Amino acid sequence: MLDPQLLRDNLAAVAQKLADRGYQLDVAAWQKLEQQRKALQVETESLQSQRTKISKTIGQAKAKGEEVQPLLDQVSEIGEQLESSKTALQQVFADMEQVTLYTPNLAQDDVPVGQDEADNVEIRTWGEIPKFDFAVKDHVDLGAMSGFLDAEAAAQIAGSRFTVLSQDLARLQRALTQFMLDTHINSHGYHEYYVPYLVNDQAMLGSGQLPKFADDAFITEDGRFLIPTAEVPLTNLVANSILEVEDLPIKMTAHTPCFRREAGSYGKDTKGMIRQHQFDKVEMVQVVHPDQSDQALEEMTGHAENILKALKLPYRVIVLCTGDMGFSASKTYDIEVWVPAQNTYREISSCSNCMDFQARRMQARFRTPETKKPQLLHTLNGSGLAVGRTLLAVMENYQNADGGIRVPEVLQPYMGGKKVINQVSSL
RNA sequence: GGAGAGAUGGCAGAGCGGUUGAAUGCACUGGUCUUGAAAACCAGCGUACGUUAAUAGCGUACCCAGGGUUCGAAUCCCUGUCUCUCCGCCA
Repeated sequence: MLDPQLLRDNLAAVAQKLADRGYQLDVAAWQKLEQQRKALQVETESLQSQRTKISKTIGQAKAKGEEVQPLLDQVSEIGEQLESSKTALQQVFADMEQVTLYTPNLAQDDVPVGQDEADNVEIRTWGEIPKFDFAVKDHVDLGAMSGFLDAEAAAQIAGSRFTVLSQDLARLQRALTQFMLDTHINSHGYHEYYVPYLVNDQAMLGSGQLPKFADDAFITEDGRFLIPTAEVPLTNLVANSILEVEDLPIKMTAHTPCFRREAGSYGKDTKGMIRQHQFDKVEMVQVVHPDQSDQALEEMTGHAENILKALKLPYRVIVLCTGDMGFSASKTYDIEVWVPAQNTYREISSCSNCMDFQARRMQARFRTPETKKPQLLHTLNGSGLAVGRTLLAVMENYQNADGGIRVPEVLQPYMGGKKVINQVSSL
């Protein structure tokens, strides 16, 4: 949610920034609502003030045993006016809320202006793109050779966009997860969390998934949502709270499955593990002092990169242009890993600074030592990393000519010392 | 799932439907006293919104949430959420 004060004072500038990211704010309609709000609020509050005053004199008059009927007549007239004024005001507030809840965050000034992913800007690359002296296979074929990755079995029990992993590949995915968590805990200063995989609508609203993107999430019969990312439960841990400045920064990590409808992505990435309804992710969330969020974004992006560096997977970092950023983000770095079979980089992490956008929705604040007043925090989130996509990147980048997959050195301790996953099926 | 109890300011804890934004204690902040500290005493101490040049005044709202009754609700009624206790079930 944007700062209402900003909308009031700098409407034209806000509308321009929103237009940069492809969102058209109806300026005239908003101005009209704002005018109505002002008139109705002043009227309502003054009527309320009058009513309270008279009601108090009624109490006093009664106590003295005086006649109160004239006062009752007077107040009932005010009551009627108040009722209609109040109703009208509530409607205006509701209309305004509809606008603000559906309006995305403003991009930071250094975010490149652009329409879509074609306008994203590469910041840096890391690692050598591997050269193979044989025809590379994609992870689906590699998985099929071993029998440890089975899309058909998954389709039978769940449908498309699900995967069944078994034996060494299931273990390799677990190894990746453990390695990521351990790195964030031991080297990057995060605390590990275990969180609910189902959340209520309030949490989804707080982090910005609702109301606009309700179709992207799975909803349960009792009105809860399967988390599309651990960002939702983790970030909402600070909802409706006033923290002390000593508590900052808060750095949280959690491994959870993520559930996404992938509505509107028909025909995209239908093969393999790139785009699934269910995938595992290790998430990083930071809650920081507003002065620190820019720096925190750089650090958090580095934390995600460190995982790829340790796995020796080539990647590049891009900054998303205004048109390609997510709803709640003010600036986003995507990390893309090299996928040999596609001969391109694919997104494996997305790190965003949401500034006070989520904090305002969640009422997440801290007490400033200077003024002792509550002030909105800044929130950031980043994947560190998407486990399923990391698994397929390892499979493809570490493949041998015979279909075997070398286990990255840092994962070997998590694999019982195993160095190669062979294609021998024993299912 | 069944039965009961509860939800008030940072914490604890009062509160007959009427000058209650809310007693009292603790904590916290400032001051007096003191060589210093403690103690004691004095004062202050919620949040949001509106109005405004204003972080000054003034106004409004907020005692879990949402409705309702009333001239007037922290106080009465309804619904929901959550917590606790007991029973049942259970990884």
